[in-house]
Amino acid sequence: MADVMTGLKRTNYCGETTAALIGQEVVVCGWVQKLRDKGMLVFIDLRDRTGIVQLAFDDRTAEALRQKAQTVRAEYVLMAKGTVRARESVNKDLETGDVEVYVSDLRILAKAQTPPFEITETTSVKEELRLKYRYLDLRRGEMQRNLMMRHRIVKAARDYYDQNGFLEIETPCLIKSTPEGARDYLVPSRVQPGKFYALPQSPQQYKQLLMLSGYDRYMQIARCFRDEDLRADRQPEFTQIDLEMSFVDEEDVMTVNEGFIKHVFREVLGKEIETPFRRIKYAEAMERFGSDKPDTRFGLELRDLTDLLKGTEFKVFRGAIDGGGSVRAINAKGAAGKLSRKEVDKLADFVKTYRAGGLAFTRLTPEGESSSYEKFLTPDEAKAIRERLGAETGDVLLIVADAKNGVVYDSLGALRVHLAKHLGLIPEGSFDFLWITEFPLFEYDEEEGRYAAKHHPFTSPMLEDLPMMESDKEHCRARAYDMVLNGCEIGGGSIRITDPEVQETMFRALGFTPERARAQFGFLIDAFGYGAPPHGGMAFGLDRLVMLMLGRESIKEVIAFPKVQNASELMTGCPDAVEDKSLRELSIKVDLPEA
RNA sequence: GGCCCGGUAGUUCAGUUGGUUAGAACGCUAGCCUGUCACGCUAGAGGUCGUGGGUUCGAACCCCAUCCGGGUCGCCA
Repeated sequence: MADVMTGLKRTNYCGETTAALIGQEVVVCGWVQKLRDKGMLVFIDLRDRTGIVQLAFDDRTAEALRQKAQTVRAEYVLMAKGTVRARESVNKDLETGDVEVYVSDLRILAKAQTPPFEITETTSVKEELRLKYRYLDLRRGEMQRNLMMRHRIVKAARDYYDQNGFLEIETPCLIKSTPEGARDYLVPSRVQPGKFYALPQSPQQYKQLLMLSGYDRYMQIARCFRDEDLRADRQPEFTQIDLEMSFVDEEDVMTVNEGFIKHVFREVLGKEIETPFRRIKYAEAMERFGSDKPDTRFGLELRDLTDLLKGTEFKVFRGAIDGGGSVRAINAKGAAGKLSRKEVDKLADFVKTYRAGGLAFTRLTPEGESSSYEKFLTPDEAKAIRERLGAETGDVLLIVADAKNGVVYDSLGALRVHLAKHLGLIPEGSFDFLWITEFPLFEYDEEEGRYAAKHHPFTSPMLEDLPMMESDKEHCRARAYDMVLNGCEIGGGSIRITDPEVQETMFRALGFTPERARAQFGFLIDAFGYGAPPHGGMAFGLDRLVMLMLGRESIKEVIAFPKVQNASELMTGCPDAVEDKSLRELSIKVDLPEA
């Protein structure tokens, strides 16, 4: 039978038990981090979310009490009353290392089994095991600090937007399914058999309606759901800092949100962030970095070689150019020493994962030159390429050619980041923000064989591109913007369509019949007929922002109970089968394909 | 759906021509220890080598299948 707390009340957190309290009687609570039993001397490190304090027992401690102290084990839950006193020998590695609590009353509130892994500050335990016993993993100081930091970031967001006139308004989680975009999670209705809600991919339509309703500035810490495959920076349920503003243009939205970043970095990390952020147009970002979320902390920019090779007879380049694509290159400056022939072959395998056919290279080592393609070019062509790339001894030239520009951009864009990591070009601890603007309004969907909205169907086209909405979808640009930090998209948004005619054109351009548009978005179309203020907004990926602010590489490290790659949660084992009774109530019959 | 990587003691790992009884560190258990704090000392327990099948005189090791986890491409309005 465990002890009870009767007669004792916690007076201080462990980590707050410092020299200022010497001579005072305190009551502390927490988990046993470590027992050091020296016989006549017993020390217990007691841990709570604020830190660790040492409990001490010695030869003047009542024998029964000292013996009780000797029975504790790791992770027992204790409550201890005692006097704070200076230590005989100081532990400089501990915040509370110059004091200890000399215990007069010890309560063992709960015993604990030996945990499957040690509860240590940092850990090398497999993620699988950590997640199965997440409640133990979350005891570690590292995880506790991550989640406490997340709390402070959310609080800073609420404070900042509140100070700037935003209202936090909740929107529903059971909503109408939308066919565009990511797969929805569906929720069956019991009272309406055969009908389903969807969980929101974002509060998009509701927040726009709030603008119509005159709330002017809205924000929400919103849980969002997307039934797509996971990544290190993607979970099926995640949190957005979502906001929308009325009577604004792009500049207004960007300025307010640069202000938020400035605020949150100052409040939480004590770091000053320079604003305004650099703005790079989408087309320029693709051209220079091969990515719409470029990491601009290092160089290795792409160069277009297509114009130099107009007349080439080299089949690989010829085919790319004739197919409407391009030939582009990165000069890995001075990297010849770090990129052996073998390494370059590995890079070729790397770009193949991005559907590139291969990687043409020239290595210019001090010992000699080797090239996979120059022998197929005229001397003039080879020379022109070297000049364009500013090639010098020590460089490695890496070239991708493909009939699809998307393949060239994707593979070189990824190669650029890969190289920078490999060559150690990325400065640690720097935060490099920028905006990407003027995104394409449409994106060609190969599978569906049609153009789809790159952002969403309520994104406004740029004014000067309005006439191109149906005639030149490829080049029609949107009033959309993404905020990028260190090569990671941390937020994005747009100015929305408020003109019903433009919205109609948009649906038509996306291949919606008027009937289908009405069936799907009728409420929205109707709403916009009743006086819609110009509005726009954006949403931050909170998990990603917290991850980057903490310098972590997976959002699982900043989410209390994350899911794993197959979208299950290892601790509870969900998703799981349900009882037939539940299915019957929902009029659902599960028909699994034969295994 | 594709590709790459991993699964050996509670944990992290080592384990090569396939060969005796599968090791180390930490943790755990018991005992000792009056200033420890990565405590120390002594003794000890602990293994379906992810699972199933195959090859072989013999498999942690080779082959096939499968499960679990990580990364990634596709996918992510």
